[in-house]
Amino acid sequence: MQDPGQGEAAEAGADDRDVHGALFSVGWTGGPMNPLLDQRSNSVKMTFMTSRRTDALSRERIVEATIQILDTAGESGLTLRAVTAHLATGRGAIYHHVTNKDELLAAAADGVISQVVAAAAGGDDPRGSIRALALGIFEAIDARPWVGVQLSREPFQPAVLQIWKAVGVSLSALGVGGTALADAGSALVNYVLGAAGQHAAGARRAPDGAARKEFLDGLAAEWARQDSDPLVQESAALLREHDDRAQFLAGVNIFLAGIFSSEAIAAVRRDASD
Amino acid sequence: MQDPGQGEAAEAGADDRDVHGALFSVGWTGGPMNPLLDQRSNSVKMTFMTSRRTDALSRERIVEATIQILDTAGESGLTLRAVTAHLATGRGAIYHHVTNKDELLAAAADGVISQVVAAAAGGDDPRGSIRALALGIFEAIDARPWVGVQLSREPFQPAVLQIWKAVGVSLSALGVGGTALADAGSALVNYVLGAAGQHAAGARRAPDGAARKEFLDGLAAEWARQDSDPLVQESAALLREHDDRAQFLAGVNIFLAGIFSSEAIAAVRRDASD
DNA sequence: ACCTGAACACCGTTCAAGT
DNA sequence: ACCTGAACACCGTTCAAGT
Repeated sequence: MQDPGQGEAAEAGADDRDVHGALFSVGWTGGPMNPLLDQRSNSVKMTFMTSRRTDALSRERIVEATIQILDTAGESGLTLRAVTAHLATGRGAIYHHVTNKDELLAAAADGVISQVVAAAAGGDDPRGSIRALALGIFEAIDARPWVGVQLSREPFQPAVLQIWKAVGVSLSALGVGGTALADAGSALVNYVLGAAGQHAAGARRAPDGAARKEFLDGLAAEWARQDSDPLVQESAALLREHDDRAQFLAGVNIFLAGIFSSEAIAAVRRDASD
Repeated sequence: MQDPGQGEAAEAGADDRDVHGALFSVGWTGGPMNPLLDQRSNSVKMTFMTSRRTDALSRERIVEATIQILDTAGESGLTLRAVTAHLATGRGAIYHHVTNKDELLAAAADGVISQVVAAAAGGDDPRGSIRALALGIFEAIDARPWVGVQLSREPFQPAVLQIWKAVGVSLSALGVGGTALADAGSALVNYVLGAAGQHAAGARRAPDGAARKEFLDGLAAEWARQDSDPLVQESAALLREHDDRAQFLAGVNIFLAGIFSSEAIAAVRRDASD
């Protein structure tokens, strides 16, 4: 796959400079769950604002550039060379602000997830909050497949911790606590992250509606051809017309029902005995 | 991280030759769900067995070597150079049997999952089969973290299709069909794959019990330090002593309860009205 | 302190040349 | 047909040298 315009020579021009911050729309919240971003906070202190380049290199600018590159060129397009070209700086400069490429990816995913979590927070309906969070994550991944890949790769990265906490708050508000909360939270988070990874790979392979339709048709045909089992035949037919988003939300509902099933049954028993 | 003995020069000796097939214990089943392995099946036809090297290169031997390397050196240790050194052959030879490295990884994961699926199949208790399958996958990933990473990366690889089918058969035996089956199957498979990816990353980072304990303690302490929210404090305490396997199985049970919760409630209603 | 860019130690994949 | 191994076009990361 050739990728004209991504070469280093093509990026060496200075025309990328004035674009940053205009195209980039992710607002960095930085809260306490975001340890990768809340350093430097007191670096303004007593320093005179001697006229340095207004666009001096910083962790934020590097992460912004990373997200831009991931959005336009995909995960395979994210190279340290692309980042330095985008920022018109030298190779090693990045390593003064970030320890390695993995941290760059984790910080980029955290920036996206911060927004999703913030948007889904609040409200007086914890179940609704959980559904909103899950759907927000799904849609973020649909728009940026690289986020899904990154989320499903590393359990203790900031973005995943944010998701854990948001889920924990909602479940806690629903009266779940202790080990039950850990079990329920783990079930929901693992489901969401699993769907994230799988959907991301699908979205990357067949991004738009037409290509996706064609891809699913081809896959369904191959399934049907490979295995005459009626179950496989039926699954192939379902695959062709299934809606990823609806299926994802159905899964969230299954887990919510499972978490509260014993309660629901107890409630019915109570009603019946009255 | 230095890795003595993995260099090309060190591997150039022929002493790897007679080992293959003795150390390697994964039995290839090859069934119809395994399209990557069931070619060549009629290549024996009329050919005279002219005395070639008894260990001639083949797709199977390449995949065996791949699994051995992944098991001993991890995912980062799997390089085409390591594979060719292991097989004492030239770089390009691999490409006569396999199209690229991704296919190699997919085939290796499929080999491992084939065994797990076969071991969990059968029996007259579909719920038990689902639990056995899920636990088998968990344990395979615990022993070989690279399998978890690979499973959560690509939705339509042979190993994942095998899991889908096994789950579909069990759910179908439980009377779930149509869209409900697709929704339930997707929920369960995504949960298992999500847990797979997360657990794999954890297992890779802290493989044995002692390192794991230390890692979790450190992480819990960091959580507790970063956020004074009582919920986070409690989660940190739970994290320190949580059992990954028990939590994983609790998730499977939540899922099963979720699928049958409406049925269970209906049953209680029926009982109550009798 | 921050930045530069050449250099290092790797990769996956290809392909002319061999048998 | 199958295999070889040099060559190609990349990587992430380091580090002496600059400002």
